[in-house]
This record gives sequence, structure tokens and C-alpha cells, in this order.
Amino acid sequence: MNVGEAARRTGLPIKTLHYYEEIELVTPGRQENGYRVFNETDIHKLEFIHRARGLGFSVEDCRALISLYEDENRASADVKFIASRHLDEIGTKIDALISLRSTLRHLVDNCHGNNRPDCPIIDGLAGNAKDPAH
Amino acid sequence: MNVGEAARRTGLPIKTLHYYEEIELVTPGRQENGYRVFNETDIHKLEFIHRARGLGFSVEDCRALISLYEDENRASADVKFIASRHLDEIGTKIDALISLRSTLRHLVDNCHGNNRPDCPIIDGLAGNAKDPAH
DNA sequence: TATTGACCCTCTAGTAACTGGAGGCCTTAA
DNA sequence: TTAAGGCCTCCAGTTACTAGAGGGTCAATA
Repeated sequence: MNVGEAARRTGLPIKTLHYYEEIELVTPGRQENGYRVFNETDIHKLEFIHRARGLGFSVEDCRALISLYEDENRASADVKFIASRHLDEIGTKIDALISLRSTLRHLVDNCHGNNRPDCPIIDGLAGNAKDPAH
Repeated sequence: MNVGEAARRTGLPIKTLHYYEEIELVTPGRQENGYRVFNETDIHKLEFIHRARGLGFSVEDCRALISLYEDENRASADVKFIASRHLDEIGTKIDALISLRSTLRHLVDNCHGNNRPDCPIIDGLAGNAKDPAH
């Protein structure tokens, strides 16, 4: 099938399929006229990548996961290692965002949000904490 | 003061100060020899930006916040608007990451992580959910 | 005076993962 | 034959820096 149908089947934009070919994540064939040809294996790989990206894996992680996916002699420990590392990163990111949110929320909650200039958000960012108790 | 001392005072890398000048977030003066000169106002702005970036504001948000910071006739509502929008984005990101983490954790927890090939993580990514109850 | 070392400068390119657009060929149907 | 839609490649832009090359400047020392 052509790139257009592959895009429809996988839900990935055509441009993304071009890109994945460029970085050699997938290697569709070519017709005589230069058009890309995707087979069912390509589609499966693309769906796999789509899901992995959806779970936040980097493209390089996807490359490693695909090669494990295709390796019948893989050790599940290798897969688990990649996934666990990613899980840790997600946890770290969540923690950072939550802490950040609480600081920001504190500032926002204390701002009147009217047409006067006094503003605890600006003060906070300027390093003039009104409320050093926090 | 020169860029090196400005970097030391603000905790920002020299390269970042170059960059902030290039995009006109700050506009230090110049000596005759071409060296940048930062004054106290520049330092305050840079510290402001440093904190705002630390709270996850985009550089463009920083630009808007700086101009409000410098505007004595600002309305705190304008500041609050930017900060609230950012707060929402953070919340959305946290929610997405938490949902993603729970999916991933489910897969990881079910993987033996041994030297055998069977692996629920790979199965999940391949679209062969072992456990359709979830 | 010559040189060393710590500064400083500009310019280019690379990072992650695409996305958009220009310019142009191929195919199919009316 | 022509128009629509699909396909191609190549280049540039996105975010917020960061690294490095190649080369001036300055202050102190030998």
C-alpha cells in the first residue's frame, strides 16, 4: 500500500512516516515510480511505534523496543529495563510538575486579578516574597 | 559588569545570556572593546527570568511577564491571566503523565523480567493485550 | 617586552521529533 | 486533454538552549 493508506491505517501523519523512514525506524519498499510501498509488517511496526510514542518513549527507546519486538530470543528483562527506566523518568517529571504547580498556585491564589498593579505573582518572580512563611 | 560576572550573579550560563540578548529579552550595553556590560537592572531582569523559567513559563511568557514587571500601570489581572493559563497547562500535563504512568506501571508490574522472551510490555505495545479486563 | 592564562567576541551547527511549504512528477477519470 | 488528487524531494522552522571553532583583549608575570 502507498504512504497515504499506511497513514490512514496507523493514524500517523504522512510526514511522520517520511521521517521514520529517514531515521530508519521503518524501511518500506519502493515502486518503480518511486512511491513507497508498505506491507503488513511495516504497519505492525508503525502501530507498535505509535503506541510506544503514546506512552512517552523516546524514538531511540522505540528503536530498541522494536528490535526486541522482532527478536524471538529476547530476554523480557531487557524490555523491562527500558520500560522501568522510562517509568522512573515519568515519576520524576510528575514530582517536579507537582511541586512547581503548588508554588505557582500559591502565587495565583493570592493575586487579586484586578486592574491595580500590585501583584504577588510579579513580586514572587522578582524575588520579593510577601509571605516568607512559605 | 562583564558577562562572566553576570553569569555568576544570576546562576545562568554565559551562553544563555548571549541567547537572551539575541532574542532581545535583555539588552546589555557594550564597552568599546565589544564586551557586554550588564547593570543592576539587567541583573534583576535576569533573576526574574531565571525564576519564571524555573516555574516552567515559556520564554515568550517571560517576555510578557517582564514587560508587565516593568509596567507600573499594569493590571494584576494580566499577570494572573498568564499564570493561570500556565497553571492549567501544568495540570493537564500532570494528568496526562499520571494516566500514562498507570498504564506503563501495569505493564511493567506484569513483566517477569527474566531471560525468557514472553513479555506483557511487548505484547501491550504490539496491541495484543493479555488482560482485556483493563 | 613577550608571553601566558583567563576573559571575551562572533558564527555555525546540533539537539528532539516532527511540521509546513515550495516546486514538481504520476495517475486516473471525465 | 486537463484537472484533481496523490506522491516525491529538499529546505526551513519549531523550543531553548548548548558546543565548538577560530580568534581578539586584558592583566600580570618572566
